[in-house]
This record gives sequence, C-alpha cells and structure tokens, in this order.
Amino acid sequence: MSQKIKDYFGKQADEVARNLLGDTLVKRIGNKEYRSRIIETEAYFDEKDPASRATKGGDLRITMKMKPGTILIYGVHNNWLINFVTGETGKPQAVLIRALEPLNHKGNCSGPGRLTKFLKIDKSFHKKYLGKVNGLVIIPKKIKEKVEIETSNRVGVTKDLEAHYRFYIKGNKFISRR
DNA sequence: CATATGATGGACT
DNA sequence: GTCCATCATATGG
Repeated sequence: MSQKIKDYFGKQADEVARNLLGDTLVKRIGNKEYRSRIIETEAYFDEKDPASRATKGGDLRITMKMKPGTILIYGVHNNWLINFVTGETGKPQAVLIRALEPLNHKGNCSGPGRLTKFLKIDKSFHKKYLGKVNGLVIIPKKIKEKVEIETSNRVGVTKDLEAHYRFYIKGNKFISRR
C-alpha cells in the first residue's frame, strides 16, 4: 500500500494533478465519513516556478522535498490550503487541491479554503504521510473511468500567469469561481 | 515584539 | 468586474 502511494505521487506534479482529478477523497470526522470527488487541482514546482512560495525557501520548500504522498498544509490569509507532495524525494514539487465535488454531503468545497474549513483540515495534518493519517484517504478512480480534463492558468497567483498548471474536470459545476 | 505579506473569500459596484 | 477584512507565517530589531 505504501508502495502504491509512492508510485501514484512519485511523478511530475502536473501529471499527478491530472491523475487526481476524478479520485475520491475520504475524510473522517468523528464517526462520519465525508466523501468528495477531486475536481480541481494545481501543480506547483520550485526554482522554475515564480508563483510558488517555495522559491523563497523556508519550511514550505523543506516540506515539498519530503517523500511523495506527504500532506502539506499551507496557511494563507485566514485559510488552510491542502497540498500533496509529488515527484522524487528531494525535488520540491506539490499539487494543490482547489475544489471538491460533494458526494455524500452538502458542504461547500468549491475553493481551497472552503474545502479545508468544511473538512476540518488544519495545520495538524502538516507533514503527515497520506497513507498513515487516520481519517484522510484518497481512493483512486477506476482505470476505465474517463475524465475530461481542461487546463488554464493558475488562480490567485500574481506571477507566471501564462503557465497552464491548473487542471479541472470539464463542465463540473463545483469548480472555484475564479 | 513590530510589521509586511498573501496559492482567499465574501461583499460590493 | 473591484475592494478589503482577516490572520498565520516570515522576517527583522
């Protein structure tokens, strides 16, 4: 299982970002399970990526160098954003989860800050490994399940606006508005 | 301790 | 579309 996660997240961030679309994220709160479909992601790199704050060094950069599948919590404004570390260990990369489609609940998850707020994801998940964190699991979609992917420039960042590192499911109504 | 900043969200024109 | 409240970090004294 651990090996599976490493294979899944051990690829380039943009490829993982595409693969994650359509997967099911399961978060347990107390004795309830909230299932959501991942519908919008963004890829972040390091040195070549002016939009990523990892270029400034510090803890964010260190965490992005950890092994693929590590959860990275990034605080900005008054929100927590959840990322998964991707790529080879030692090469800083991460994928940001931007929006989820509610499956068995009605929480508003159309935005990176909203989904963490609803699912009660906070800094306590920082640097935890995905497969070992009790209460947070990703179930990959079936291989034959097709997902129509559309790309665009990333959202909210002030630099590198031309790069198309944002990925979302075509036609989905739950993508974040910007 | 003081201050600047932002991968946001929500309110407003 | 634009504006700004808000607060966890990073950085500097």
